Amino acid sequence: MSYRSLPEDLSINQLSAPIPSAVSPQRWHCLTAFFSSVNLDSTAMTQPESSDVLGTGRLSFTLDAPFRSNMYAQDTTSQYVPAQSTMSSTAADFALSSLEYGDASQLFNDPSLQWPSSCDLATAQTDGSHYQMSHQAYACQPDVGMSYPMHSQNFRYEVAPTAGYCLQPASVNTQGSCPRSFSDFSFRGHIGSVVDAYPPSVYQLTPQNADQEELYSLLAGEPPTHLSNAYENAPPSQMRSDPERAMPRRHWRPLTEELDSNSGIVLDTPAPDDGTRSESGIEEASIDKEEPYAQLLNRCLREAPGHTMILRDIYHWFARYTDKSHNKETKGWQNSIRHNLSMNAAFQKVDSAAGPETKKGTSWRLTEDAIRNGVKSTTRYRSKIPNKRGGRSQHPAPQRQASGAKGGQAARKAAKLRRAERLREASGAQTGDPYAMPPTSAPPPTIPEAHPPPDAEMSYSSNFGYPYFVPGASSLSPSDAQAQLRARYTPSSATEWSFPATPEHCNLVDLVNSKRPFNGSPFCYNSSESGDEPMTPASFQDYSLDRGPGTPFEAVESVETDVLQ
DNA sequence: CCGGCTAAACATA
DNA sequence: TATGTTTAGCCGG
Ligand SMILES: [Mg+2]
Repeated sequence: MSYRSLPEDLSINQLSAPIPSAVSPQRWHCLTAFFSSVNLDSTAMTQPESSDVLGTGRLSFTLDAPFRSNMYAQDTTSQYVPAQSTMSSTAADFALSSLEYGDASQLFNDPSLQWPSSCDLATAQTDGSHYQMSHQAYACQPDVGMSYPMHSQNFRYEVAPTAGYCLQPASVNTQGSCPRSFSDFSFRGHIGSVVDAYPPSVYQLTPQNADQEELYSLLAGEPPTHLSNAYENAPPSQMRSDPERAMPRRHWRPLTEELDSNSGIVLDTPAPDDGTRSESGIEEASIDKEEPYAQLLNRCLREAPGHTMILRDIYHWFARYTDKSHNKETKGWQNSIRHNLSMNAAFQKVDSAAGPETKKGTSWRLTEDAIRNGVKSTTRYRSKIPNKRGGRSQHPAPQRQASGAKGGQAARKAAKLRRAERLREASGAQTGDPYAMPPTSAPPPTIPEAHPPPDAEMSYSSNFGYPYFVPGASSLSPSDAQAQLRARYTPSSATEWSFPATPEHCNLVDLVNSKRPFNGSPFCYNSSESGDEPMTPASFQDYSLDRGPGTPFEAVESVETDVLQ
């Protein structure tokens, strides 16, 4: 937690940190740095293409929410080998000045633009000691229904036992559609200390699942908040991305509970988060009830281009932004997702032939009514046949009883969390509506299935390129966006600038939803449009009715480790 | 009764 | 096998 903070008026041309002796040798290490502004002179070496926003000129990134950079390296026998770097921020926080080419103001005010990316140094350019790599950003405008990649290739990484970690500007970048040289580079920011870490692969999805998975892994973000040294045998359950990082405003759970509880050593955290900054008011916002499947699906599809997603992407979204998939061993949560998609009228299947989407398989889309009025409870579509519910059949199949008991337990747990959250909100202030849609916490730039494969990206993406820029596509005026940002995140005083400790503070905005304000609760109870009333096929009575109900199956109450004590 | 969750049976491609 | 559809069960309010 020892962070050296730089005065706001001090500019340096690199961020570096020594390798402390405290870190474990022969292990993976991570350095986290934040920077709040970047200034450089860019000189285009060729004529920029129309898609190249950045040509020749002074480039100034001024971030209200600092850019986070994580660099992973491994201490091998005698030398450090940098392996990966991740960056994250919200490009809506960028402010540019003096660019020669393109309409940068619109570009960087794209509210959907996010910059959580990682890159592998194995493929980075290197001269033996310096590694230069490319970070990608993804912007996705739901109204356009398209995602486009952008690249930043301006950083060089060096790590050596003597020199420590160093992040510095690259003097030249020959990749991309417009080679450029850079000069007069300066950072302003903070740098952490080198700490032990899991290998970066831990924070990615399993590599054997290529394409789509790979894209999602690019969104894997920050270093762990708590780590143990026993990472070599990290269970597969640790291979998923962490909801706390992914959906920071909604979940507040330890990252690796199992490891933390089992194996002793908890390392210093890259983020100076000791819960002492409670007065920031941000922490309350970072806790959220865990919503039912239907609401999460609503949220998921709502932010997707065309409010449409394929099942696999929905799975990914849930795995990344919810904790419904906490039992990773089973596929029960996927079953539940399919169940809700199928049974809830708010979600409709759209065949690939009809839509312009053309991608693989069928997609799921939010109903227009659902877009406007929210979704109804899935259980509302249950069979209304009396006696179907209510009474237990006399000889419930043991399987049924078991699943029922388990379902009941899970429901109880979820309800408990929701209730707790409701109380927390009530004590705070405002919103009597427990189902009120949060003003949006910038989730996930949901990667549309239309997203091109990595190979294809290179063909049309460029450094700060913007292949499919549609002027005025955003109904939110950039000035408004900036105004909101500045108003919300007024930088504190120069020297005592408290920088974000957790990634959620980098993802501060969600202008996507403010564009399309959602009024009312996610569930629409007022209802009885009656159009989407359930049409469950009548089923036959299979159990005899003349006897009393059987005894309920006692819940086994096996593993009930409640973390949230 | 209702909202919520899970498992499973079936059906389909 | 992956995806959909439907039913049945338990839990809490
Ligand atoms: Mg449906």
